[in-house]
Amino acid sequence: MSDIDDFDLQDFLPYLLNQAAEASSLAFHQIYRERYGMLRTEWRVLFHLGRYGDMTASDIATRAKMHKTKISRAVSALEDRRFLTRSRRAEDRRQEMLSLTAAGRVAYQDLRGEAQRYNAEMTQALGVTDARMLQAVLRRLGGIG
Amino acid sequence: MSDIDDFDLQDFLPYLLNQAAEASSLAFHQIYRERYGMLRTEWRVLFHLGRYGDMTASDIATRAKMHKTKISRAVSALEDRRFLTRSRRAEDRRQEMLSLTAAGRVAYQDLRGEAQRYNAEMTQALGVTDARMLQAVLRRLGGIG
DNA sequence: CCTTGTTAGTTACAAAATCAACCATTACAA
DNA sequence: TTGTAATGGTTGATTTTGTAACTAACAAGG
Repeated sequence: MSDIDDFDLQDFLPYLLNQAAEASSLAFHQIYRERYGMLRTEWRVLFHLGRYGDMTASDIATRAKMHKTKISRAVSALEDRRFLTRSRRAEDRRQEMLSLTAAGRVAYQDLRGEAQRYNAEMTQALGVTDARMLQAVLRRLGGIG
Repeated sequence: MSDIDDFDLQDFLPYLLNQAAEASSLAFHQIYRERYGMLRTEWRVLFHLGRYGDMTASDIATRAKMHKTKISRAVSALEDRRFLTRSRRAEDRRQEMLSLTAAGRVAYQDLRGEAQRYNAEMTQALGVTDARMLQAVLRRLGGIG
């Protein structure tokens, strides 16, 4: 190679983001997996319903930018474990409204608490200033803010 | 729910990291996929060999923190497409040294260029200061730096 | 030499994600 | 009112990943 090759993987933002995402998800992943046998998609659906109230599968798809087949399967799994129920909407019988059961709400509260705790630890480890900055930048990147 | 529920998904760092990682990988993913039919693991193996020179599969595993089965499959795929060759090492006949072919080096140069360009765009979009800060924080999180 | 343990890499099987095709229902225009 | 398209959601086939068990080669102690 004739040119100076100074571009490193550690400079490549998508790579860094993926590594950090993977590393940071790992420990929390263990929690909802071992405690409730949940997959990430299932945890996300649970969180959306717990945090933002009853909604349809496509509402979740829009909010979480998850593909509808993932949601469909996550909803089935959560229903099988009695964490949520569905009911067809009278206004439009294609849609079904999803609601957490009592057990689902308990799981949500529990996991939300763990998430908060986990987040607080990460924030502490990074330092509050850096953590806030990171959040702000990530929101921009994810097209969230 | 009796308590004030003010913890949002958009505050949860692992979630933000995943969203940002996914969003930022997407466009680049299209490039190596459509141009060379590569998967992410294959692109990473290619990059390591192109950037750091010949090495064995387990060298890559250590550097990239990828599981050895992923690498095994990526190496086979790259070999099938004639992007690399293997040769058993005389010193230790369990190991095989991986080297890019001419075609592999061409693909590497091409994709590295795209990666640099892509990274520059992201950096510009974020603003140089924020981008540098982001890099630094992500390296800490990924346990890289 | 033989056993026992370790490392490099592959393979087989299960779990999960992706993609396309598919119903049922609604919307809407001819 | 009927034909066509669009939407909400599910299912099945294919691809990709993850997990374990496996082979081959080396290492070291007896």
